[in-house]
Amino acid sequence: MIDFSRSVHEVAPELIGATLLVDGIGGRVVEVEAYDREDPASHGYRGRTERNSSMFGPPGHAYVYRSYGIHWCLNLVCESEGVPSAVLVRALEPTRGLDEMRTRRGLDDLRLLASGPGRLCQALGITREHDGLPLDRPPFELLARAEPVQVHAGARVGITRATELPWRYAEAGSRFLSRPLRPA
DNA sequence: CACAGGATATACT
DNA sequence: GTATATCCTGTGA
Repeated sequence: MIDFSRSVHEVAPELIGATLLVDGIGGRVVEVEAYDREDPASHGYRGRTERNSSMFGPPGHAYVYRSYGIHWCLNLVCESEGVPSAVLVRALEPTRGLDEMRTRRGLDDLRLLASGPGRLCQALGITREHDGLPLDRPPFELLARAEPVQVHAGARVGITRATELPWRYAEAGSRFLSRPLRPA
């Protein structure tokens, strides 16, 4: 099991290659982004609100929020020395429950099943129901990677502030990334 | 490539 | 109260 009681900057690169399942459906994590407490692009930057309250809860839990009024996005909560932070899970390489994911997404193309935070949540059936749930108990299942992977860092996607921070981590050469990795 | 879709939060008047 | 921005995706040019 991955220890979330550490700095998000230690945890985030470690998640690349880990296996994330919800009700047995999911795959290998190939892309994440780190958001820490001092980060203007983080929901936690301006303090606790109703929406982001699970970000301020215990580490090792999920923080699910609604993005652009339409999509769900899944974050994994970290905490080190009382400072909350989170890892946004941006893309999976589907390995388990492919047919279920295809049905939920309404398409066949493996590359489009979970290559993006909103797509990933739709494929895994993640909604507000999962906000605040622990990651080490059903329906969640999170397995640390068994084999080494090459992790690259780059600029984060879809933000306007603090874009120079290289806090996006991705598996080198994966074809399941939501977008190509760009240097910060 | 442009842009609609439309919840939630914050910053203004 | 109104305005603006957002950790995005599908569709149609």
